Amino acid sequence: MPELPEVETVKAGIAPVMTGQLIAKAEVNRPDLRWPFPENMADRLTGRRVLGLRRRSKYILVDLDSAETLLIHLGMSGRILVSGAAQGAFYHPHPAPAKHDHVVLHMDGGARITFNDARRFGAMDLMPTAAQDDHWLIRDLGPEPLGNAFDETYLVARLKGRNTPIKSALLDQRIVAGLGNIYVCEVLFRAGIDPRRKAGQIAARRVASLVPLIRDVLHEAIAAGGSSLRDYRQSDGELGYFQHGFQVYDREGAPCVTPDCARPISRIVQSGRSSFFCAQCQR
DNA sequence: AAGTCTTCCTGCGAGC
DNA sequence: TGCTCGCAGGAAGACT
Repeated sequence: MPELPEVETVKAGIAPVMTGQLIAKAEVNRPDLRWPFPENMADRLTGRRVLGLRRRSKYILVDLDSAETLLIHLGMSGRILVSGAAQGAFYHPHPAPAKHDHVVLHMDGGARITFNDARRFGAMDLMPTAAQDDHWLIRDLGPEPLGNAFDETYLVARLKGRNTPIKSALLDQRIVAGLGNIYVCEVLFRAGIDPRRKAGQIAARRVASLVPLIRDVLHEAIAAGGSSLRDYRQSDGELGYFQHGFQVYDREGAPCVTPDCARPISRIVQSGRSSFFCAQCQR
């Protein structure tokens, strides 16, 4: 899926065309994505005004004037495209309906918000805005990596005694919410930590060094508009650029970027996910 | 309890 | 050109 930077980019793209606007019609073209849609979802969206949009972890939260919040998760292949509205200097006309356009929100100003998800690992749900923290997909999430609650003290304490590889620990959304496979690989390279190291056996000062590096990588990726791989696009259809900044992700066999290293980047599988790293620079 | 594996889907590129 | 295979940004739930 789009990870935190991609979700943030999508949210930023759709917020200007949704905030304050009425959803004139919600077109729901199938009964489910990963899970069934909430009961009467189309009716509960139609006629509602959008109060604002937020992001929590990899979820986009759309607050409605019905005291309900629409939760959107992009899964691995979910895209949200805006059409019929100006975005920056560009106007994007409505495209022809495409395969896997599962939900289309027709805004009263003429804009359309189209949710397309080939693999259907994404999700949508509605919940009372006041009880959003209790939602089963939200309640167990760890702190936001760009927020104040995520700091060196927290991470050191949270990883203490953990027997799982640091790679798996950073992918655990209960520990820190929003990181995915790409950015964890990049962060561990920057930190010089081998992804196979047991989380609880890394010196505290090295664990602490991860915190600013995580923030740096995410900020850089957000500034670049996210990373475009396979399915992901920004909401205006443009590509993000951070993939050009990958130092290890998807670079198996290519030379390490560290000056005077040039060792081929390794790929291993950890808990079913590819880990890319430099066996020379990461210990 | 904690850690790991399997599974949900479709699409695409590599290799033959 | 057309097949089969492996792999893909997530993460819940079933295992061990």
